[in-house]
Amino acid sequence: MQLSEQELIRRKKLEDLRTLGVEPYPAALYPVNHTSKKAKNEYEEGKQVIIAGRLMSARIQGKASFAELQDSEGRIQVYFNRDEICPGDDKTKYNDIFKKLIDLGDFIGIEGELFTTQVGEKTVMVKDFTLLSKTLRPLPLPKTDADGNIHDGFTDPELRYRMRYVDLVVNPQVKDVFVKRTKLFTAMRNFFNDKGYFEVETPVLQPIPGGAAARPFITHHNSLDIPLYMRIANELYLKRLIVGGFDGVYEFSKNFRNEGMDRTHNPEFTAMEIYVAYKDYNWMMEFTENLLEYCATQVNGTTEATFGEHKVDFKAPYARVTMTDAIKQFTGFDITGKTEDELRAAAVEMGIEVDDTMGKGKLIDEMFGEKCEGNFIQPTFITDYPKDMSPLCKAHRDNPELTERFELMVCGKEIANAYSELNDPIDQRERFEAQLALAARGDVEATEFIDQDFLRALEFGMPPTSGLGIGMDRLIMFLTNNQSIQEVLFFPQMKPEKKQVELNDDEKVVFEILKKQTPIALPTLKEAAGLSNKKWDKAIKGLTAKKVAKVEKTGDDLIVTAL
RNA sequence: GACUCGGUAGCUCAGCUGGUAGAGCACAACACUUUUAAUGUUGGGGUCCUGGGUUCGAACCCCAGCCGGGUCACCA
Repeated sequence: MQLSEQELIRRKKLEDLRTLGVEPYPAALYPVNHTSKKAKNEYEEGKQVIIAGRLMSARIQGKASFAELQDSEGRIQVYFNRDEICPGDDKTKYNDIFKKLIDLGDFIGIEGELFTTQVGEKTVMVKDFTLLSKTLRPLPLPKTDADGNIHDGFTDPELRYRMRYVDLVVNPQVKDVFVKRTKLFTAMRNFFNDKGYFEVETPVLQPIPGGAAARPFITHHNSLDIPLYMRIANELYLKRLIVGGFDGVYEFSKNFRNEGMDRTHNPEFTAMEIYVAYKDYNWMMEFTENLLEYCATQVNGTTEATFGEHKVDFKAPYARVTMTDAIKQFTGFDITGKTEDELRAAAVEMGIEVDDTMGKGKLIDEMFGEKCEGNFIQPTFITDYPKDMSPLCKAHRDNPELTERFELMVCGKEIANAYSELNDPIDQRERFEAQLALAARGDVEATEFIDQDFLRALEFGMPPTSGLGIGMDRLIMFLTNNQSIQEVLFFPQMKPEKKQVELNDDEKVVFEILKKQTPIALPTLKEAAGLSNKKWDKAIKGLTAKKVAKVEKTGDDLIVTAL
């Protein structure tokens, strides 16, 4: 491994510390009794405190130094005075250990007493300090000046996401986002638990991926020798639990979808789904607006939130607009009672791309998505979706073409989706079959599996139920004013970092040829390389061992492929 | 997937018309006992993303690739 100059220096300091009898990674606990925040909030002149954290800045002025210690709750200034730390003749601990061998980023423990400096900063006068863990890599060190400007920020998104641990250390505002994320989950959980609803867990590995239309990840179970799918939704399992007699069940569900990645889509994401028996979607709308008002207040202390250029207010109640009215409002077209052909013609007139795989529901959905969706900035319930795009939703009590469904739109984006759940098992079977027909017609979004066990469960009877799903990542984006999902996930999915592989000279020769033409027949490659038999054999075996090339037998031919 | 912008020191970035690779922070050395983006002096540090090509000469121009950002498409 190639080490930078600074890394070599820090490794050398490890040795020097051990020579002086200082263990850089001590085993014993350190008896911390204050955090930086507690020391400042419960400040008393002369109070003895024991704190620990990373040393994040140092202003050395000869025999005295000011430094900043950062712990989980922030930073506090610490004052190192040579004669306080080294009351006797031996000044090694200050002169050598502190000034030379401790680096920015190191974890140290400090015993000292509180005082206030001449410039009014609450500070810990260090009486003794202990190295708790040495850091071998230099941290990026953003600095904030008197005007609040950040210099030398650690801002490159790639580095920040790949090394989130560093991001969290040096960018306090990043930590705040994740604190809020956890507050949101806690708030939602409390809201549900207070009402007596029951948090459950359902399978992530599913034999049939149901409850949504999305491409799943496929895996394989060895001893059962069957394919299993990572869940794309947990809806069908939660409804089975309503069949089983729970009045209300919810789950924070990590879902996995094998689709494109961008700033609003990560392959794994978190949804919250809740199902409540004996309710309908009207009840659920009221429940949802109360829930979000509560959550926004718990997270931000206010119902108002800023998202980009928009100010939104999560205070209940929210506007309710039917999909028909929304389309009428923004396009002037009334979808009521129209045939598929009439809808298609209207869509074309609106400048929407259509094709023959689109059914009525899809056409209406496109009209809404293209012309209406973006206009709903304040939280708005869009209700009564077309039947053939909602296969798990009960038909509307007043209009059999529609369903009792709503989505909650905020800043033109969907953050929640809810139904009066379909509990007629015969209707449900027909809807699944209609989806199969759509899939056969070429609609890649239509569900192509029928979950027979779910239908069997419904045949045992499910009470009237309303269900709600909330995209937790989207919601926290709104509550923390982040435009990108990567900012609200600790570890967003990234392409793996390419590891540098060391090749010897013969291997390089072969690999260069292989890169220009891959795959290539093995004899051709061997001839082109011009190596002796022995060298050739070593080189090609070296390349396959380092997993930069592979050799495959196709019939009688050996084929070499660069990886 | 398309378009577009970027990849230079540990971090943030500059680098002119193709002509010996730069700054600030960080690091090392010295000075400095109430500073706070501490300060002053001195010094070290580079696979200019990778591989080809053009050229007397490439961080810079051309081609291919890798990684990332943004926009769009896709994604109930």
